[in-house]
Amino acid sequence: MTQELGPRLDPRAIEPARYRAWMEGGYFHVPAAAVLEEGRVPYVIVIPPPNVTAALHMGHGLNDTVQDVLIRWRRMQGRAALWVPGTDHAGIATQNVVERRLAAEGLTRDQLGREEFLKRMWDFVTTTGGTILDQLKAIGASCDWQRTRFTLDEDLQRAVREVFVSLYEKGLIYRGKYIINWCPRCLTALSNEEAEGEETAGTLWHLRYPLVAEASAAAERAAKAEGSRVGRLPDGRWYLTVSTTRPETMLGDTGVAVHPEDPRYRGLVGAQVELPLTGRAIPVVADAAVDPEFGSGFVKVTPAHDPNDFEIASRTGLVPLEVMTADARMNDAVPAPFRGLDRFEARKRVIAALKEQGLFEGEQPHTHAVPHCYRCHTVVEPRLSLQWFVKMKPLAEPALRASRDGTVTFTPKHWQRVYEHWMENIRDWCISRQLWWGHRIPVWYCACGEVIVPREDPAKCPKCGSAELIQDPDVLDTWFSSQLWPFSVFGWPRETDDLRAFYPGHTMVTAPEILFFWVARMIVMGYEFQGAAPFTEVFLHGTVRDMKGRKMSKSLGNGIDPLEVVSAYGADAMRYTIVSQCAVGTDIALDHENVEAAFANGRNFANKIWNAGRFALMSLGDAPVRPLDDVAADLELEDRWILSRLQRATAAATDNLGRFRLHEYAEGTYHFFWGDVCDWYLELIKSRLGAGADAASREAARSTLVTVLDQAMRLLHPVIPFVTAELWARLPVPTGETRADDLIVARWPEAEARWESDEAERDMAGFQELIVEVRRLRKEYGVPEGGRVAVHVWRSGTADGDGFPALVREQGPALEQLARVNRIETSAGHGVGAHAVLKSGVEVFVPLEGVIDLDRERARLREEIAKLQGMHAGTTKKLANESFVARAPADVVQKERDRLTQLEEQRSKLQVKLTALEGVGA
RNA sequence: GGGCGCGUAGCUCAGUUGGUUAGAGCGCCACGUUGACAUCGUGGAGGUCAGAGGUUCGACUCCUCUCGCGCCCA
Repeated sequence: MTQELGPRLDPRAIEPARYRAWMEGGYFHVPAAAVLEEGRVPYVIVIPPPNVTAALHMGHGLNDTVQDVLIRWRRMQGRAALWVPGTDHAGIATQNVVERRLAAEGLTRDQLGREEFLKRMWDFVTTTGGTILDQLKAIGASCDWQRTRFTLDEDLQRAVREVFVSLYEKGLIYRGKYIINWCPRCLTALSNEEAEGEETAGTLWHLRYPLVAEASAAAERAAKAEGSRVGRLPDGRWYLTVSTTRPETMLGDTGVAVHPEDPRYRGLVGAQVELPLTGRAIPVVADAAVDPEFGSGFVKVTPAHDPNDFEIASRTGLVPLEVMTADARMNDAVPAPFRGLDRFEARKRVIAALKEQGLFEGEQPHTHAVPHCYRCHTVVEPRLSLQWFVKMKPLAEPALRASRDGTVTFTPKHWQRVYEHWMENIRDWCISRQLWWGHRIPVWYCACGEVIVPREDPAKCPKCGSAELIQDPDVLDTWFSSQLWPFSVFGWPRETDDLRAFYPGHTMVTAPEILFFWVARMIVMGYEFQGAAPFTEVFLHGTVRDMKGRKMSKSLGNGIDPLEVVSAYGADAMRYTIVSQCAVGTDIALDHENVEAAFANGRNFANKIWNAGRFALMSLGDAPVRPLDDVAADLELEDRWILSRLQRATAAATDNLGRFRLHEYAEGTYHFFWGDVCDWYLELIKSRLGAGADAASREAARSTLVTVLDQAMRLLHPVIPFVTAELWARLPVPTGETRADDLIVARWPEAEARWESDEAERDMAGFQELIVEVRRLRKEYGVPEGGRVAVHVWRSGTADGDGFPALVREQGPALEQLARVNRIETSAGHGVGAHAVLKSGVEVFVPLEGVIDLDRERARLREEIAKLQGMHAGTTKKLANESFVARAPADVVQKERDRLTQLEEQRSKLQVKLTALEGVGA
């Protein structure tokens, strides 16, 4: 059976089959009864749903691998571990894709009509959508596929309807005409979160607005004030100066504002200004929101095209004037020469026209944040528009409290403050979108003026009985449905068993970018509709970047396709590589130009596991293996050592996983397996596994090996699921023991104190140091790899006697094998050779007559002594410091004292060796 | 403007509450095919922990400032 295992791991030969077996075994599925009837403790993660039409990229690779690690770990711990998969409909993004396809056919959505267009949308989504979920299977994601959800599923539509109606009934959803973020390309409103500010090198233009003749006296007085920006034009008219980054909006100005306390301009309040180019006169108003320090202290007010100006206007009674169309062209409210111009073209023309009229004062470079549409990157235009909003302030209160009182925690911790800041300054949320793809707003309007917001579609107006009802044409923000995901996936608003079993969930794993879009709102809605947060731990991982620190993206062409990585190196390799870089709060850098190198670490490790397993299986053979307890009396040093190391590795892995320290979990298990198990333990027991070895010793080694591999496979399984499961399935079961059908449901190990041994670890450390020292001396003098040397190991001048040399005699065969030694003497060695002293004071001598270069050996010893002397001096100085001895903790002081003794012994013994050599002729 | 974070080996990054001879992976150098693994083994080189002050018996770790870089919110 073991002959089938090749010397190289071939992931394609094992991964798909293993995944299929897991699916068929039903290991991913968790019924509500597991919790409600069997009483198992649930552990629930809902996937942050990717866009239904998305293709898997490295960001998903990271996000979903992390979730799978956590789910697999909790499943092994015996929890009813449920990971709910699914997709969202991604309103703007998906509609954009389909519209582009229509455009290729020369069609627009308006030409098709709403019904036909939606049919096309569904065709597209059902044929191409959801492939990302199949791609997740390739990376080993153990989602409960029977629970796959889509935000437009009927159940989820019901949840959206219930939430909308309920919030409306509570007065928390309202319709109003306000300034919103508008994308002139997508032709829809956006929420504040969807309008992403981007630092832009723009220009600040200074414009002169003439004052009417009646205001001359006030203007003259204002002009004399300290720091005034009122002046006189060559034609005798007085003017004031305003500054703006968007000159084209001046065509929609309906006022100029100053601070009410501004001593320069107080006298001008109420005066009329001749708005250039328009022939309109607008008033100077006073508003406290004006910053007198900024620019001239005069602010042009364009209420219909700027949120701050809208606020000023609503306080001062200025009337908004819309001057742009939905696609950001100047409308008919502006003078003829500007009509129909795109906003950026209009900007140029306005500046030119003002220059012509001598009303242009100047310009300066000005860097400021310009909002862009998060989907198409068009510059967002603030627009006065009738939209639906959610009143967030009252809803946010429990969500804020949950963070403050620690009910919901954030990892890394600093996101807690970001979250709280957002909650404290929360603003109303614009939820209507001028799209067709999504949850249609459940509001009907009747000619009689009645507004109907029902739970079931209405047939006629409840007020006047008319059947001529018109449904609001808009749809809801996609995030409006996504925020319900943690309970809508379980059938709410129906009171289902799933909901009782699996809400609230536990961990939300996502990227910080959508903390507000999503995570925060889910917590808000969890409290509002379930009375509890949807999860208690928020783990925010980093972003996948290339070697230049750029985010991976399709447009930059710097992405890595996770599926290509999987097919070339295996899912195990990809997962390990990612997780081992997943330190808390750090981004992940992968080289897209050298994918092989980027994933070499994971690939090599998976292969290492494979080969270690292969060797173990071959060595163990088919003979029965005795339980560890049966061979306890026969355990040798390395057995006791590796068992002790295993306990520590187990405790560390559990601890690190629980604290989302995935990088340390991955590296810790890696070093345990590759370092302790492969480099040392397997090498140490090779001779004991052979036919010629003592039977008791062999059985002890066999039992230990099986135990260690069994548990190591368990510890590694969450991050490297495939190769571990494959080997584990073939591992012998000790006589009389039983085990799970598959590693995926094998019990997560717990550290057992009875196998921990400080003594074994200390002895092994000394023995390892000896082996490394001998190897180093061999290398130093170029002893060929195959050449054997003799070695003297002894200890003199201390009371401990010959404890260590005795250990060396016991471990003779191992020392001979690992350091290529053919003769071990536990007496002092003299003469021509290489010398060393271990930390413990044990002396080592390798006779190398004829090979050794005595000058080199003396130089080496002097160097070594100098190094020890340096450390010795440092420690001496520390201990000579009275403050240190008096104030440092006793154990720290004692440690330094011990260290001093040890350094002194090492140093003096080396000195003796050097002195002896100095007497020998070169 | 407000808030947050980063700068540690050639590269990418760890370093938990201040006490290690500062670590890993990749890369580099040398030797090596001893029947698990060359996707490997053995040994090695490589860091004044951005800079300057300060707190402390003791600072990569805490505080202040400077320089360089990034993110979020206005």
